[in-house]
Amino acid sequence: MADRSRTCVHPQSPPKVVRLCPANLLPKWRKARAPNRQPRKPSALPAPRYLQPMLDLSVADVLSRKEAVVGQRVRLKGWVRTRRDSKAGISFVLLSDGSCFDTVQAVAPAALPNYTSEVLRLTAGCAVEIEGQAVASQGKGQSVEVQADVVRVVGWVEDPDSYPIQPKPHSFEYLREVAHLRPRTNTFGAIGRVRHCLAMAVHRFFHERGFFWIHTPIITGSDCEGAGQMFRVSTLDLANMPRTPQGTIDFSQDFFGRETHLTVSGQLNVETWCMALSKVYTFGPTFRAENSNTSRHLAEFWMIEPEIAFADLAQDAQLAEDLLKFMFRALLEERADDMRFFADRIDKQCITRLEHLISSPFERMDYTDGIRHLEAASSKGKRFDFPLSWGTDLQSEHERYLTEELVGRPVILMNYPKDIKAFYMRMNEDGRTVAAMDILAPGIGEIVGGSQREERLDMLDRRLDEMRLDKHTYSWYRDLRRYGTVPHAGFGLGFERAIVYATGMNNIRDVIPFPRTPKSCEF
RNA sequence: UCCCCUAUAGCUCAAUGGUAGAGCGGGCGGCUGUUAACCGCCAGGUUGCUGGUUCGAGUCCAGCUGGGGGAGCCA
Repeated sequence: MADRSRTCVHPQSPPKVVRLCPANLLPKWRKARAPNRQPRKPSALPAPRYLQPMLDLSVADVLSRKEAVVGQRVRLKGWVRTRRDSKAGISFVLLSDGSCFDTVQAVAPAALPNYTSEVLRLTAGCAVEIEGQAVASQGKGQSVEVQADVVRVVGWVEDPDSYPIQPKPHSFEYLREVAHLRPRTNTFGAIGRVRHCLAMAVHRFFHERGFFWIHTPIITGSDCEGAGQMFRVSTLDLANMPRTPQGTIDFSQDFFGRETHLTVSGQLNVETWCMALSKVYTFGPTFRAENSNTSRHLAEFWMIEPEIAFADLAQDAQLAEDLLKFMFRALLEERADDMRFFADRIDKQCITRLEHLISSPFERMDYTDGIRHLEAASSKGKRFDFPLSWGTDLQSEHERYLTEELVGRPVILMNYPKDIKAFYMRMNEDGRTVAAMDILAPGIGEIVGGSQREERLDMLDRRLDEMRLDKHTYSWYRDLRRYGTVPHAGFGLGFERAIVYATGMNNIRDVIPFPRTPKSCEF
């Protein structure tokens, strides 16, 4: 015994280093001590020094290592989800610390000194530390529970009646209005862990394949990165703007001495590093000031943009397919608990959809063939609101037909007409299409957009002229074609759209911690 | 930005132009190794904002603001 009392267990140590103690010890000293205890303020409850080492564990630790934990004294810290009382003299407290989807049930006996004064007043959201013995549960619904001998209230909920997160289903629209508290719900806890899992999978995928993560700038000096409105970055006094003699705003007096914006894409910058490190990617926030009010758009979102040298469109498409499969495989393996929840409560198909995606090759289809399929469907009676013709961009209804009805899973659409795509995309032999690809996903639409880049300076210049873009603005981009140019390709993957696809959540504002959308930036 | 819908208790929703209701959550009590527990009682409201029609507006009309669905832009 004395030996054990000196066994100091570091909070982060794995439980296997701790020796087991006979389970029948616990009730004895608990009964012996409880009657003599005077009720105290909870936060002042001392940590009892028992004969057994204390394990500081997360809920995930307890639930994932049941056998190793049963019989141990443990200390858990977290927030109360629910409390149920039994007049048999015990209360059941469900504790969550966010380390996994499930909660641990703590059984608090009436003999606790602060039972009536505090335990019976616990409500959803209270922060507590619970110490006790992990035991095999007598009840249904959990295999391990904690027989608490200390319940210490760390933080009360000041007005349980109006606490915004009640133990009941809430609408996502409502939870968006309390975005600072919604991580405490089942759904958003799961979203947070899924986000992390997928982000780590992205980095692992590229790292294992010899890619380098390039930190492309957030602030950009070129306002021509791509289509779309940009957010201005300025330290000028809005109420008193400096003017040039011509009357325009004098950006030479601004912080950077020129007009600057938040980036809408890291692509042009990462291409420069691709031309030296061969395989690179960016993964960071991007900003679009478009007035887009849909369930698929955010003003601030995260994008993954790989760029590969000595590569063509086919290799680019294969990379995108491999990345998506890697991410979703990791998700199913590492966050089975959260995905089970999404399948139960959000989207019954989400797990089988991912399993199907992982196990079958993506459909590849030329834009021209896509148009043919759509025309064939139309002639068979399929109704489209918008007309079809080669050379126009596909409407949402067209994309939806291809990916949802015709193919039933993601489809890679390739080789688009040049006039509907960006200047940097490589001209094909036919002179009328470019080596572009979009991956369309059911329920999402475009999840990936990419292309082989135009590496031939004369062709690039011709495109710049056609689109009436200023060559000076792109001088450094053109330099890449002057000095050791090589064929290269890349794509952009919308991180939140990937999460929407994986979880079946139907609004992109609910898969990012703090959504920024037009007229909405409260938190 | 355009079209359609919508705003009532802490939350989810009821209420023919005529006294503001329920369920859940909260408080109190009962019962129970409970599992979205169950039973009883109690508290809880400037019906989003501004104006209008009417004897009378939660309800009808106009404007504004927020939210949702769809479209465009895109990832």
